[in-house]
Amino acid sequence: MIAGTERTPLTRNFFDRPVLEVAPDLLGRTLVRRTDQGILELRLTEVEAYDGPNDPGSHAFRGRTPRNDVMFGPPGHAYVYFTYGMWHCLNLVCGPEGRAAGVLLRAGEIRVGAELARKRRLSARHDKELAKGPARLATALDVGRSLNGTDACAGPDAPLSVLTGTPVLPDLVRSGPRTGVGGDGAPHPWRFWISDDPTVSPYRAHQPRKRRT
DNA sequence: CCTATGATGATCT
DNA sequence: GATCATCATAGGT
Repeated sequence: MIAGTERTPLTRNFFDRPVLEVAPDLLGRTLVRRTDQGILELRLTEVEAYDGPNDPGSHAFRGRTPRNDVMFGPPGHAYVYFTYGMWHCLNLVCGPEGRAAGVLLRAGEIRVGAELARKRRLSARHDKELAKGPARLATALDVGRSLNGTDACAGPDAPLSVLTGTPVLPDLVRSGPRTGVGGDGAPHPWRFWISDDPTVSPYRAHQPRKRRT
């Protein structure tokens, strides 16, 4: 790596690769979130890959809709969706454009701005839980639908970016089935995390919901 | 530590 | 009407 580039945002060509290459390459890197309140930085420890219309687990599996439109656009943009009536989740679109692949950012360690994150995550009993799970990560970083479509490669002042930093050593990357994904998408070992990291979320298998009256 | 369950609403069929 | 890339809480071990 060229000296002095560690805090340079990743550029679009980083994301314009197959999602299964990009996802593990994000582990250990720093996600930067700039808000009116201040700056937060998070070291990514857990991600999941979703491979567009080829992937039964992907929101894009049944084609382009208003919700998943951003996934079909250029790589390096944020895809933020609202789920379970309460939560947001943050993804980064991967290439090539039109494939609708993306990486769900599932967990990380807050390294800068923990005081801001604690205010948004009042139920967290330890700092390790501030961003332990995709909706917790989005809440801690104040990521909502207003950031859907944001370009995360827009430069050092963008509301979202990922620094080049140094990815975690490949020996420390683990992979396994994706959390909460069932059906034909379940077997893919497309969840990636850093071995033994205390901020990684617990695995939960897909549970078919019971009928409600 | 663990498992079970309710909350809450956008999205798609 | 069913599903959902989830979380907080309650209560058992």
